[in-house]
Parts: sequence; C-alpha cells; structure tokens
Amino acid sequence: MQRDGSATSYDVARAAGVSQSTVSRVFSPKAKVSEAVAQRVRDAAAQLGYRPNRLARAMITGRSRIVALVVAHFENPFYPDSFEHLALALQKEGYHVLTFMAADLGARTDEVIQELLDYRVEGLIMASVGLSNELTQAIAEAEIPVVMFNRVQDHQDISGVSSDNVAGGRAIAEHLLRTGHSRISYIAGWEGASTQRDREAGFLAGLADGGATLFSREVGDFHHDSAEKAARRMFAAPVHPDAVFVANDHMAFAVMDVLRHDLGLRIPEDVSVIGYDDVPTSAWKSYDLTTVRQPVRAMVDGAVRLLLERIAHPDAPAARIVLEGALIERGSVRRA
Amino acid sequence: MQRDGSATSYDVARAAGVSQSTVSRVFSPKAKVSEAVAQRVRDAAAQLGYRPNRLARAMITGRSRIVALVVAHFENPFYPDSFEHLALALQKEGYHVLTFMAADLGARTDEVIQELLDYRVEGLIMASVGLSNELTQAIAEAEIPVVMFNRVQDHQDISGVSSDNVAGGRAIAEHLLRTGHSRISYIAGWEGASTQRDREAGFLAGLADGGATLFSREVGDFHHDSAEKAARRMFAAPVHPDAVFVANDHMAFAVMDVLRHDLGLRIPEDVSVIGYDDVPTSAWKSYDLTTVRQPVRAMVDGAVRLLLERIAHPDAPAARIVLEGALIERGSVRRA
DNA sequence: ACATGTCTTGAATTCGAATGCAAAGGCTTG
DNA sequence: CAAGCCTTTGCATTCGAATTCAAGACATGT
Repeated sequence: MQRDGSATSYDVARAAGVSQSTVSRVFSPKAKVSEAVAQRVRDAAAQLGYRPNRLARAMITGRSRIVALVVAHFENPFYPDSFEHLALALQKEGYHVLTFMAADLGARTDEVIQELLDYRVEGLIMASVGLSNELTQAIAEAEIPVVMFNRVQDHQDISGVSSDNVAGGRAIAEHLLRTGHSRISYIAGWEGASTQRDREAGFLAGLADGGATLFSREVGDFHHDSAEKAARRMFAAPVHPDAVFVANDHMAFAVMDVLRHDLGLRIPEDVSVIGYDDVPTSAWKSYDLTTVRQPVRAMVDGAVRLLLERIAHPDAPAARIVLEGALIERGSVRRA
Repeated sequence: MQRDGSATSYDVARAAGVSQSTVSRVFSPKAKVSEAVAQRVRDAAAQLGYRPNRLARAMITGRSRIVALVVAHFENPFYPDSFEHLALALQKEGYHVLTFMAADLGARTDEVIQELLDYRVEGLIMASVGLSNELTQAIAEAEIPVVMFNRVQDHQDISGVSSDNVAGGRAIAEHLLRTGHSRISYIAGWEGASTQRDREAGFLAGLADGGATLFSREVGDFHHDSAEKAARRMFAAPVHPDAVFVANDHMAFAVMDVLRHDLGLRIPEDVSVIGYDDVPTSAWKSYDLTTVRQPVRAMVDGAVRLLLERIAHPDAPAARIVLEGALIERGSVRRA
C-alpha cells in the first residue's frame, strides 16, 4: 500500500487476486486481458492509488518518453514564447520535457548536456544554443536525435528548423531602399549565432544588389543593454543614419528608446528602425515596429515533427526545415 | 559497448576485469575502492563512453533527482524570468527539471500533473497555477513536497513563497494619495489568483485608511488584450480617473498604450499609472513605470530552499515565506 | 605464530514493470 | 467426443545500477 508513498503492481496484484503480469497488462494498451479481470484490477488500482512507475517502465522498454529541451536564456521573449509552444506540442505527443537552462554556463554546457543524456532522453531540442564539436560527436555516438531550433549546425547528422534569415535580411534591405533611405546601418547580434550571420549576409547582399553599401555597423550581442550602447555609439557620429536594421526586435526596442528618449529623434521621421522576429511587443503601439515575422508555430511543429520522426526511425537521415518569414510593415519605417 | 547506444556497468566491469559492484562503487562518491582499481575502471569507462544510467539509479535509490516545474504560460514576462532562475537554481543543486506547461488545459491540468508524479519526481514547484482540491489531496497522499511560487494555497500541507501583496497594494494606495490623486481606479487581474485578491485587498484597505474610495474598477484577467479592453471601458465614462493601479506591469503596458495612443492622454500629466512586479520592461524609457518590485531572486532562493528542506526532511511541516516588495518610483505617477 | 581488526572485492539480491514462454481453459469442428 | 486452435493467465526473466553480506587479503598487536 502506501508504506512509502505509492503502491506497486504487486500490491495491486495481491488486492485483485491476480499475478503482477496481469496488472502490467491491464496498463499496457496493446496487451489483452479479459474485461472482467481488467475491471477488477482497475478497481484495485484505483483503491490503492496505483499508477505505473514510468522510470521502471522506461528501464524495461528502453523508452523514457522524455525529451530534453535546452535554452540559453529568456531575455529575448522570442525564446520563452517558442519554449512554451514546444513544450505544449511535445506534451500533446505524450512526451515530457526535461529542461535545461544553459545561461551563462559557457563550457559547463557540455557537461550538463551529458547529464541530460544520462536520463536516457529520447531526443534533444536545442534552442538558441550552439554545440561544441566534441558534444556534437558525443551526441552522434549516443545515437540520439537532435534538432536545432532557430539555429543551423553544420554537422550533417543534426536536424534543424529555422526561418530563411538570408531572405529576411534581403527583404529588409530591399524595403529600406524602396522607401528611399540612403544612409543605412546595421546593429548586429552575437556574432557566434547563425541567425546573426545569415540576417547580415542577406541584408548586405540586398544592399549590394540595390547599389548601396552599409553606412555604419555596431554590435549589440542580442542583449538589451548592449544594444543601447551600440545605438549610442552609432549615433555619436557627426552624421547619423536615416535607417537602422537591428538584428532582432528585442534589441530594436532598446535602440528605439535611446533614439527617442536620449537623443530626441523621431521615428520614423528622423530615422527608420526595423527589427526581426515579430515578437508580440512589436505590435504594441509604443513601438509599432516594422519587422520580419518568424513563423514560430510552424517552426515548432516542424521541430517536433523532425524529432519524432527521427525517434521512430533512427536510421533516417537528418533533415533541415527552412520556413519563409514575412515582412510586417508597421509604423517605424518612413514611407517612400 | 555501444551496441545500442551506451555501455552498461557490466561492459565496463568486463573491460576492467572487475565485478559490476566495483564499477558501481567507483561511481558512488561515498563507496570506497582502492585507487589502483578505481583508475582502471575509470579508464575503461572513458574508453567505452560509459556513464551510469540515472533511471536505473533512481529505481534502486528511490531518488530520481528530478523536480517538476509547472507553469501556466509565459505571456507575462515575470514568469519566464522566474522560471529561468528557478531552473538554474535547481540545476545548481544537482536537480533536473521536468517542465509542464499548464496553458489552456483547464481540467486536464490535474491529469498531467498525475503524469508528472508517475516519474517519481522528488518535488513539485507550481508557478502561477492553482491546484484543485482533489489534486492537493492526491499530492498530500503521495507525500511529495510541493511549493507554490507567487501564489498562496490554503491547504496546510503545501509550502509557498510570495511577496507581501497586501502590503504592496497598500503602499500603492498610500503613494497615490500622498501624491494628491483623488479619482483612483483599479484594473484587476484574474479573480481566481491570490496575487490579484491580495493586491486589491491591500489597495482598498490603504484607500480606506486614507479616507478615500475606489473611483472605478475593471477586470483585465492578467492578459494584454483583456487589459486593453478594460482600459477602454474604464475611460469611456464621462469623467475619467486621475490614477489607475493596474494589477501587474504586463497589463499596465497595455493600459498605457491605450491611454496614450488611442485616447491621446499624457502620462502622468493627465493620468497616473502604477503597476506591480517590476519586470525589466518597466524600466524601459517608453514606459518608465512606477511599480512595486517583487524580489524574484529571493523568492526563487526561498522556493528552492523550502523544497530541498522538505525533500531532506519529509516530516517537517510545510512552511510559508513572505518577502517584502519595494515601491519603485519612476515617471508614470504625477508628483505631489 | 596466531588471533583480531581493517580494507577491498565479488556474489547475490533488489527496485518496479514488461514480456517471452508455457500451461490451462474455452470453443470450434469433423 | 476427440483433436486442434485461440484466448487468457501465470511464471520466470529482464532492464542497469546500488547495496547487503560474506569472503579474502593484509596488517597489527601480543
């Protein structure tokens, strides 16, 4: 009974006058038990408050039904939002989510991911976190499916879902040129991120195609405070840009606040600002930020699908999904 | 070896020429093994990529080293922020976090928490989620420690950490009266939440003590969109308030945007706005919101401490921690 | 040299549920 | 009515590591 909290299948077996195997079968959907016995067992189980121990079940079946979710930090609301939908989608598929926050751990990340693997998770979703080469190797050897979310990884055996950041960067360049801007600048994110790299590459290519070049560039590292500083540096120059593409919305808010409240500039009359992600705050009237929308729901669905397919067919090759974003025009960019 | 992914202690034992027991002892800190043998085993383990299976270990020791973290949703940034720090603090203590998002599941919440218990988690932290009576009962019977985060629960056997929302509400009333406001209104959060109830109770008590009464009241349910609607309803009246206390910062931003951009009111000249939580966005220049700071770090530390103490001493009584908040004066309230 | 104690190590058991195999029972069919 | 088949159930084993108990190795004291 509840000597130490919960009943075991043996307790139920004894109470129902059957064997432990039968109890087990009653709780395994595919196994067959006569309805009369099943009912007796279910009654006894309810009586004792018995539920199968998932750890024991995982041991024997080799399927823990746990997926690990690794996230760097939640400063940028894009990530908690994605996290929420990822967790819900996985829950709907009967998986439970072991979370690991990788914030500020640097090298220790590898170690803790090893710890996650010790739980025999069936798969791994990494959002906003890169993998070291050794770890990539370790994961490949453990033969555990991995999906990178909003990042691309070069290793051929790692799946990934992202939006087309190159196309998005290019669309932004085209939009700024089309609306008649001539001194166009860029505030970069953390240079180690593929999103940063791809958005900038597309943006520069788009400028080049339009016969323009970058007016100035600063690095904001995807953090609010760094972005504020980057904006101040950028606008300390004698001539300032008439448009700034900020590598994500979260930094763009910091930049807009500096421009308006520290420097007294009007947006978009004095300077246009454009972001990336389309987090909910971008639609708020205080910012009303033109941006490129990342299709979070579709990315989440894709990530979950890739992961589950890989779990079901471990020998299938890794796959990559790249979704289209969409330029959302709001009021932070001057019209032509 | 890695026939199916990972080596077992038997594989290592064979490779090192020792028994499985010895391998196990090498990986149990307290057990004693001669240094020579230990080294041989460690080498073999490294060679084979062996790490102890935590599920198997949990089975025999009865300690899964897993804590469940239940969160309703991440719309209000207070929660992802708390979640991040909770997860980090628990990781630091050697626990891993099984996450469950309770968003929109309503009655199904109970069921899924049952599922969490099936993983034999050692404890449960609930943030922003209430418990049904049956569930509270089930948890008490399972003898598993529970800590409510930013909520209080009446059940005597459930620990909780919160800030003093009554005192905070009162401080806000006093501040608004001191600064000379006379038509003071309130936009409530979801009425089922203890934070909502306590903040309003303290606020009304504070007004009463100052000889004032509430000018008007609407309900925003802690959601951005509902708060916008609540603000529009409130300001559709012929005479509008000169100060509004909004039950949390997240709703206050929505209210401020409506007041400024839809209704053309100036803050604080035409109307003062005050929030609750002090989320990072409140300090941004666009909002510059006066608010009551909830001491997130201290609340997180308290929650983790309560939980771990309860895990270590299951017979100790449940405890409650109530921390002081602090009124943070910014620019959204008119000075006297 | 012998008794005693300490330290290592291995054999056997355990945690809780799933499952292959075999036995027992029920039913069909010639 | 017997032979054969299918269904239901129990027995015994398994997953992987921790732990109890006992035995062996070695040192110490008298």
